[in-house]
Amino acid sequence: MQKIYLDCKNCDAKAVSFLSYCTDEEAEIVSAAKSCSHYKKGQSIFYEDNIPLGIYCLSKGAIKLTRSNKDGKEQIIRFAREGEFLGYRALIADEPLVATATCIEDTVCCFVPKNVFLELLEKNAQINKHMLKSLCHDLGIADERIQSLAQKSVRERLAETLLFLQKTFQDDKAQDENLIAVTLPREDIANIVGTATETVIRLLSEFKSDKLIDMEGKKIRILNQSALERISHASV
Amino acid sequence: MQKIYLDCKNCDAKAVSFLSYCTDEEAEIVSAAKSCSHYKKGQSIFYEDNIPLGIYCLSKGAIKLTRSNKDGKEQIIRFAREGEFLGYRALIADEPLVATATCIEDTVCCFVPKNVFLELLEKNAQINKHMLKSLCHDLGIADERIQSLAQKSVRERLAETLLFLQKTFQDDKAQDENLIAVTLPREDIANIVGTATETVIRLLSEFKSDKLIDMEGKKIRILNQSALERISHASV
DNA sequence: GTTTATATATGACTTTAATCATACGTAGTT
DNA sequence: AACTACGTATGATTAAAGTCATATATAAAC
Repeated sequence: MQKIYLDCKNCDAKAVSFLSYCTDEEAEIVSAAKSCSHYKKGQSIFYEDNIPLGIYCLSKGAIKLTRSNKDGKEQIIRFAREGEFLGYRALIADEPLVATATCIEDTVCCFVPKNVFLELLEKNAQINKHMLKSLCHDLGIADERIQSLAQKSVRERLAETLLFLQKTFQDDKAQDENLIAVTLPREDIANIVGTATETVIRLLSEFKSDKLIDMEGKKIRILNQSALERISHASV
Repeated sequence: MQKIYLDCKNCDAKAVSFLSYCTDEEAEIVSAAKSCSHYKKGQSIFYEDNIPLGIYCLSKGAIKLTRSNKDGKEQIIRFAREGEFLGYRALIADEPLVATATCIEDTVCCFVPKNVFLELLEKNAQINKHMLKSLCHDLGIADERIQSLAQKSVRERLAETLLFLQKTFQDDKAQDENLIAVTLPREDIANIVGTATETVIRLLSEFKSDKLIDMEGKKIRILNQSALERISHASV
């Protein structure tokens, strides 16, 4: 974890984050207060059950948010990419963190202390509004996820997950939008779907035999999107 | 669904809702704009996929929020009781409703039109703050729910659900805090847990044989709370 | 009170997915 | 190249939970 310098006003992540609602002065304040770090793939930015000390802004890379059970098996709750913020849920709710943030790629991430963020939230109505809306959206997503886990089969959820990963990690630069741009080990895919690693491997083999997907090295290519959508929505 | 009159300033639900952050004038405005209705057990207040026209305040009763799959099997996403609000998530996110609200008891519920609520949210910083915090809390709950559905067994989730129902429908007046104050059909319990009705019936029989619970008419009594907690947290 | 419908209960059976075991492939190390 | 570690793959077996069938209890309707 190596400290680097980044300027919020010129940060690439600004365009998609709440920083876009900041005045120049506000961005300056955040910039001065923040500290920026480089994390390697596999390193964690924060851990569940800890008290949040501030929020984290991903200026580059991608992370998974996970919760672990007693055997150490983890469940992936959601992902965050460039421009997204972490830790604000716990901070605003005034509760401990409910998830661990671990980098799935090399990541550059800025830490903004609690008081700076909360003051910004209080002073800037636009940011407040943006946060409120974004939280409402996320809660809707979580509700859909609850239904999916409760009512869909593993096969349906795996199809859903593949389509989700394709969409979420859509690479603007990439010419090939059918190739899932992120490389996750089978175990991580299992921890999204909520199943065993072997089951994922088996079902992916099936999907490949059925010409729904193809495996190219570590990457997965979607060959028949509409068929996957049909599987994903068979029951819900 | 019978129309009745209620005054927000003197409403019992005020103490626990965002109305407690209202000035008297604001409460007056809400009171004048709202329309209040009486719903019988089983009736629905709104339906998923519809566009929200305002928010709903439960001044009496209880509702379940559900999402249905293609076979009509419903998943209970959450409950709301006196003083709680419904529909604001979709309203703020500017999205269709993701769940259906159905009364599980006779209910009195007020409708507050969209513009009145949104204006209040904009004008009153305290209400805004309260909503923001409440949403963050709910999102944390949803995350825990996702892990539970993904990693716990049905048996573990049923134990968890019984404890949840006991806590959620804790009746202040009731002398007996071990009796689950709400009466839900086995099918509804199954739709919380995310399993089949028969499985719930079977497991409840087991719990009864094991002296963890007792069935008194339609109500369930918790006999051994710590044992249920142990079951509920066996893996997570 | 009798009929009808609905909820609860239990048994038999099937399906789905987890677990355990083992083999192979790939990448990094010495 | 041989060793090690880890991820992927596949088979065999077990366990968990779903489905189907049927019986009984409870509540609602006539």
